[in-house]
Amino acid sequence: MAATAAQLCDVGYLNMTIEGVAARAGVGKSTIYRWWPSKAALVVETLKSRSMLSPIELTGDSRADLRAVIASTFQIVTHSPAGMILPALAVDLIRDPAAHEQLHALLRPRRESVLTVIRTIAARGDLPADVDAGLLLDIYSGTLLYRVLLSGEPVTESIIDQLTDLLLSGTAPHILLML
Amino acid sequence: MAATAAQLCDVGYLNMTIEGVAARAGVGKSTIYRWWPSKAALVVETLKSRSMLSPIELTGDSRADLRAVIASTFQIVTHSPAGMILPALAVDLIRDPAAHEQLHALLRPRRESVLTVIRTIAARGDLPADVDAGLLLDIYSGTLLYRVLLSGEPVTESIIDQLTDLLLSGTAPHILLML
Amino acid sequence: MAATAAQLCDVGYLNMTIEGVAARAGVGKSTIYRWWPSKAALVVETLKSRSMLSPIELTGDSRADLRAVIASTFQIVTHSPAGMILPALAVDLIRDPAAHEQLHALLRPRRESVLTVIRTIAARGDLPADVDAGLLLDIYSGTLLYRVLLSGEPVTESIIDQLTDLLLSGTAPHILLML
Amino acid sequence: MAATAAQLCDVGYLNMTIEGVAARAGVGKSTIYRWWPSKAALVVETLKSRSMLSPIELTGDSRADLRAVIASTFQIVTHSPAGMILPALAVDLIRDPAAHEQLHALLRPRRESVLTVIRTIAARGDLPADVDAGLLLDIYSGTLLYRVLLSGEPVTESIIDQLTDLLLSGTAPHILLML
DNA sequence: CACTAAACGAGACGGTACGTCGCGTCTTTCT
DNA sequence: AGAAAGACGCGACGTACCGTCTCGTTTAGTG
Repeated sequence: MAATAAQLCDVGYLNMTIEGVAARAGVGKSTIYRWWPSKAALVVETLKSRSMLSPIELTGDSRADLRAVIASTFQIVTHSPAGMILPALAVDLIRDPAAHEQLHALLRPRRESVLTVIRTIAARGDLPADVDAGLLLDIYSGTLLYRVLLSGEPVTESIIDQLTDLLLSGTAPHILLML
Repeated sequence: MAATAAQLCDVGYLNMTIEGVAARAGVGKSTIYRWWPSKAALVVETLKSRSMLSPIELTGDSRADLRAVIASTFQIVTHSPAGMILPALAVDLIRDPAAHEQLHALLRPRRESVLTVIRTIAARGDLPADVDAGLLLDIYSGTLLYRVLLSGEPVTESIIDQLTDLLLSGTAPHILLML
Repeated sequence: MAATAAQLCDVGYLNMTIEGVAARAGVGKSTIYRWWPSKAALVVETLKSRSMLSPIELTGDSRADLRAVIASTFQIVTHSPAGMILPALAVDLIRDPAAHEQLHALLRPRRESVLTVIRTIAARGDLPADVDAGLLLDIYSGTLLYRVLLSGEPVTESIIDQLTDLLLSGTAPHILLML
Repeated sequence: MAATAAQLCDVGYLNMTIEGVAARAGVGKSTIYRWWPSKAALVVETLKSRSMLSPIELTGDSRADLRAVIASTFQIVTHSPAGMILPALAVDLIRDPAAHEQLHALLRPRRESVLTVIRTIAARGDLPADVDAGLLLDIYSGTLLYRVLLSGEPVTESIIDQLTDLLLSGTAPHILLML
């Protein structure tokens, strides 16, 4: 069931249809409504089940570790369905704080594990001890999201290094010359 | 006409209805369809007409100038209808590159004027001469957007200063103690 | 449902509206479209349900019997809603032989019972044994229909007797002096 | 102009559209509305202009003359566009006596010339002197119309002779054996 | 000959109804 | 009993024409 919901996410969140999911699952609509109050709840639960839980492995090289985290988010935003589904979902839920909270809960595990990585890097002394890990996460994630949605700039992998530099070395974003 | 479309944006982009707009404008549906091919096009044009064109005034104090720019985006994202409409629109258009480009065109004037501010600051020597102004813009805008949509963190004004510090001084985001 | 369709036939077939029927029935439009593919089909079925099934009672007096049949058609054509609806329907269906056939099927029971009356009269010897009952029916029905639709002549009850005479006695239609 | 209206009658009266006529004539809609108050009026006038005015030539053979008249109506009803347009028009106008009258006026010339034929036949003594020519006309016309619209019987040329016999000889309609 | 006024083409306008789609609820049917 | 199937009331979709209404632009006719 949740499986077919995910399947349907290949038509995009906005074009996804509860009737479509039901048909694809060989199931009555009422069965879906019995379990989930809304399309958003169904999608949230579906995403929760097949979460992006590749645990992050630390190498000891702080730059490499942070870069890996950012690169992973880059991949999700630019190349995975979730990169399009999550913002759509968030936008759909803006007016419903309760559902919005559920969405955050869904993202929390991933968020926590990234925060841990950042704090580990800070503990190594490669970031300030009092680093605001949450903000740091928001910065690179938000930048990537904004590039895709609204900036109009092409989104290339070079941004991964630019963000890594900015966050790790405090380097303002220089123009990066492509080779 | 465009006026009433904007009016209807107080029910939100997703709940906005072309029939609703037509009714509110005292106009036939066909009149709307004659001029705009889709809801998205109507909204883009509406936003274009009543654009947020408060020109940015430079003070000579680079920190104050950059902070003002960021604060202005903060206001839009958190307190203006456009803060909710633009992401919804972007999400709606993800699958249509042509329309997406129109959206970027809509945002370009504002973007350009901010880029000019950043380059001015760089010219003053308060940012590196080869600063990537576009990326810098994406960073603070994206961070603010992400906070509202997906982060789950409360969004307070303190983030304005944190972002200003990060971008201007290259300071990694420290935890900011509220007073 | 069919009831309200019939009700709406008091605005006439051409002015009847599926939305109007739906509203009057307190029903969604889709419910109507789920059951009938078109306005014509809906009307045909409605007419079928509330058919003019007053069985014809024979008196033994052939002239009286035939006159009663013609008079009944006269009533329908001149004073019942069906008199206006049926031609409108037939005209609407001219281009669709399948639907046209359905219309004939609707009329068939009435037609058959009239044919039986005519054959009974023939069996009594009051009409030729090899009378073409179908043609006879078409003659008086068609004449009445034509009078109402296209002739421009006033349609009075005197025509009933004229047709009866013509068909029964083989009398060419004389001018009938009104008393 | 009237020409193109007639042209459009090859999509049928019901599917004919004033916008379509205007487009086909290379003319603005307003020009049409300037001259005709309604679709029906336009069609009436169009038909009037290209009327079926083949004058009826008498041969002296009453049977042949009457048969020719009936056969001509048979042709119109079964094989000419007018055969479908006129009933549609009449049905459309049922609720508007004034327009209905215009329709009768349109048909009057043809009607009159047929009435003359009938009266001539009567004058020859081949029909009763006090024959109701109008009714006679209505009978054969109506029968033909009814056959096409509502009877469900196949419409063959044999009916021409049957009607001729009935009206001329007072013969009740016998079953006609096809050879 | 120039001027004016009508009729013109074009097509936007406020509407109405169309037939389709998907919603979220409710009922029936079968296992 | 619980799920599949799917009908239901609803309401927005995007389309097609309606009949009305400006708009310039011909195109005569008249002064």
